[in-house]
Amino acid sequence: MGAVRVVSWNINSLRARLGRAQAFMARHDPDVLCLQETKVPDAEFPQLAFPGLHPTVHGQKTYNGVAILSKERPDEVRKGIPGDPVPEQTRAVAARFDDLWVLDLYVVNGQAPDSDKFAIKERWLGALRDWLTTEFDPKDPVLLVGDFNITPSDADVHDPARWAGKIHCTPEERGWLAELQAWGLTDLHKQAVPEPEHTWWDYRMGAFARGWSLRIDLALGTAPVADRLAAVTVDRDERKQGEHEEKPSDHAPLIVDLH
DNA sequence: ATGGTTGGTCGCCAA
Repeated sequence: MGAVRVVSWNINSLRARLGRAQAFMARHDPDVLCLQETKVPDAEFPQLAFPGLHPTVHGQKTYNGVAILSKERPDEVRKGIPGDPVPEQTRAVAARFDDLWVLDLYVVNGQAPDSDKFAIKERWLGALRDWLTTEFDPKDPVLLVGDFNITPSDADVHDPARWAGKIHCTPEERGWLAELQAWGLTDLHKQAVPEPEHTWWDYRMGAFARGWSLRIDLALGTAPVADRLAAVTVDRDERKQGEHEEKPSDHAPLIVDLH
């Protein structure tokens, strides 16, 4: 397989942002578009809006939902992860293109460190790690992209003091991510640039204009993927109000280019 | 920066 562009974008409702998604495709022409928080059941997926693209969807009403839109038809597909503590939540879909596995993930948010959802976040990431360990090999090309809802380090937080101990920024979450990476995954954005751009801005308090940002959307790759890495960029314009259309998602797309 | 914006739906529900 030659050069591949894979994009990860938490779109926060595909139906609310169909026009943006189409404009994004025209602008960036990704080979593989991984969406999170599509919030649409599979039977209602608007595949007619993406002519010529193959939809690999795993969605539900109202919450969650992931989808992979690809120029090539996948050779193999997986929906959900084994041992998922919340299997009713559609948070993972994977597709293999030749020898490259692309895992599109919407990690449990976790809400707050003292909430039940925080414990579920740990268990969900544990199930993901077990899945990698049992069904994949770090010697093969495996690319994980998505909304991880974890900042890998304080460099990924606009104001580390203000976020200390808060959801997305706790030592526990960073430890779970490190355990995942210990299987054999490189943070491709960090490999590509010394100071990776952030990807998420809260809708509230004018956070985008004030630069209150986090890097929680990640691309992690095994060594064969890291060896093929050409570039990782963030389409920050996509987060701007009125830059393309009104009503941006609160996440900007992460663009991963492989040789 | 500890309030309040957004989407889908009518759950104050999740983010």
